[in-house]
Amino acid sequence: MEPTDDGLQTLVKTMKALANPIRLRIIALLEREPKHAYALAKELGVSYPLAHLHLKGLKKMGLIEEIEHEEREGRPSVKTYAPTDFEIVISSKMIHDVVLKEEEE
Amino acid sequence: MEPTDDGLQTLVKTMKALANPIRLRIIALLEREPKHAYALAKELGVSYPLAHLHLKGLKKMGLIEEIEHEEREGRPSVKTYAPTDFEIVISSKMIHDVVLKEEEE
DNA sequence: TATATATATAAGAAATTTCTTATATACACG
DNA sequence: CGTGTATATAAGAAATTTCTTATATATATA
Repeated sequence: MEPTDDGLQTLVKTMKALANPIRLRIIALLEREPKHAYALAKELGVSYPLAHLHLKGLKKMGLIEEIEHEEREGRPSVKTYAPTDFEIVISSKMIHDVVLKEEEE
Repeated sequence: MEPTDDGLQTLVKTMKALANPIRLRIIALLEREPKHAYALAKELGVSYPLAHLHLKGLKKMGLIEEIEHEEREGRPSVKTYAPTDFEIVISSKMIHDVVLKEEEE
């Protein structure tokens, strides 16, 4: 009953998630130091809703995640993001395996 | 005088070139066996102009190339394509290096 | 209480990408 | 000479992605 999560679709979605300069800059900044959406938007020089949109897209594909942060008393509950520990190795062989494996079922 | 080919832009373009199911299927099929545009279009079940368009995009980013083929007398001069020997390793560390290295110049 | 920080989302505009259709050329085969 | 193979490209339509603006909520601070 799973929504036929084939490798081709997932790979395309992952590539799409990464095919944007703002998204790459988000990952780069979070790699330097985890931070929350509002601070990120200011650093990037983009509106908060746009930053939020891109963060949602990255999170959906598992490229970033919300991490625990020091819940200091009194302070508002902010969501701190950090990149996940992904490593995607793309080669024609890998694409071949991902794309054509399915047809053998 | 080069058109400021920064790493961020190149990485985005490469991701965009790969963020499409037809392009991934093209690479997969060419990995199995190099072939020309017309044959590829038929195998993929798409129009020739569309296949040609995607081939152009992949070639532009150096993901596929025209290879030598047996120039048999009398036969028309066809262009045979094959994937190049690329290997792209994407991690948050790599993105950080590519995106934030430029700012230190 | 106004301003700054912080989150979330929807609606629509703007920009880009993807795809179709049409056009043009050329060779080989029946 | 029409059909199939083969290439190339342009124009415009269709679809998708990206971005802005607006709305709503909540806390802290000056």
